[in-house]
Amino acid sequence: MTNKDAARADTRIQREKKARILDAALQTFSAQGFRGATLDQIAEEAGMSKPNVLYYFRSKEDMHRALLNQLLEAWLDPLRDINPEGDPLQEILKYILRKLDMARQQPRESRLFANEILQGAPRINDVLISALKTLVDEKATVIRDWIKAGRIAGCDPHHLIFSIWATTQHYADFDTQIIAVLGPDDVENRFDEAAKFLTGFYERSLKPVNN
Amino acid sequence: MTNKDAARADTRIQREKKARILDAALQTFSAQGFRGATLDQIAEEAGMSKPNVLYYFRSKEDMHRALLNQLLEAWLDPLRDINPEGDPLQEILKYILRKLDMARQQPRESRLFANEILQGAPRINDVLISALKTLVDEKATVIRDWIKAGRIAGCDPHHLIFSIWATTQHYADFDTQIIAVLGPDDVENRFDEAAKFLTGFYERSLKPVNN
DNA sequence: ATCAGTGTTGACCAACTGGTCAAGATTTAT
DNA sequence: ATAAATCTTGACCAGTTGGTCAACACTGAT
Repeated sequence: MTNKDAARADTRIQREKKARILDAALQTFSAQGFRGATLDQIAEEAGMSKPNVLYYFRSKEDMHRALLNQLLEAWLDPLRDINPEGDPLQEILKYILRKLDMARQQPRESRLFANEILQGAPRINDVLISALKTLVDEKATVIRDWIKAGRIAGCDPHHLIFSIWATTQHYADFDTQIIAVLGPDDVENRFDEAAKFLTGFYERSLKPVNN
Repeated sequence: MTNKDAARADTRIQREKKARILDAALQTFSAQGFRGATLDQIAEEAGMSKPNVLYYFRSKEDMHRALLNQLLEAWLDPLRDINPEGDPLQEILKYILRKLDMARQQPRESRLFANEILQGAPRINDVLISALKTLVDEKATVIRDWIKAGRIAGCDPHHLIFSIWATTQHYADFDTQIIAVLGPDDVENRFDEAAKFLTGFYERSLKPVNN
């Protein structure tokens, strides 16, 4: 008996094709921006015809929305996992390294997000001011408590989080510049070097003064 | 007697109109990206007709090139001004605050640059691997010498510079997100708070260990 | 085997886009 | 005043783009 509800489960072909299209769309959007990407490019990248792409996603908008929704989940996870009961410095360093790892493993997602924010976040601003703000405020409180308890050095928790976003995502979003500046000799290790640098840097800066 | 050379100086009207067009183009490119911006938008923003815009700049490409050239100059200046003879910590903090001030005063320029790098720097990659790399390497050597002399804490100079770029430009490029997360109460002071945070942060992290 | 549902695409369309052009309006030097 | 040079724009064009559609091909449950 087939599922007759409105939200019928995807068939095998639907799952495979949708995944292939989203991957192609991610590739294209992250490299060209929403407006810069064309359906022809996405179809080409996905290895199918343009009408076929539009059979699975009603519009270019739809693909973009799907990608952003999918992305936002994964994006907030590491922050969500900061454990108020854990060791402050370890929790923050773990968060940094996890964000850096995402920049290494998922640079396309990072660039997609960067593109969206750069354009003024027209499609996700409501998520930013609701879900993201709530989560950040919650973690900022945790950090503020750690500071009050003298377990890490004092600083504005919000701006601490911003600095972590900035320094980690930078390695995905500005990769072209980093490759250009480091030159062929130092390029390969760049993420390991970044991990080393950021670890030492945040360690020194967050170590409580009276310790 | 009028200048009959090939490179005739611009008339008053030419200077004014070119400036107005470049300002409109900066506004549009930084908000929409190169491909997302249209000549109609730029013309509208500049308050003139599209053919009139194209009378002063041969093509959309031309405007973009002009903006990037103009930008790259100002972009490298603060780094260039780091003084090897100055106090290490003061020089670095001065650099940070100057970059942060540029993010505050010239967010459009920062976003234009970010857009270009995000797309893989197709139009300025050669500048990055030549002029920028040379300058960064030179300043990295200065910083390395400071470290060797025990005047600041040890860390990879290149990644230190990357972190400064990241943390400062973040306040321009990701302003939408920052506004969303901070909420109405803390938005107004965000750049002052950022300055305070970054100063304290880099001070603690760069202070030599044995001092 | 069959056939209803699902998947696929070439051909097409209207809107948009970067850019041209000829014809007029304005400025400038004399 | 006037004519050369500069400036301005409506009308236009060819190429691109997101999206549609009718016709055809495939799949899988019976």
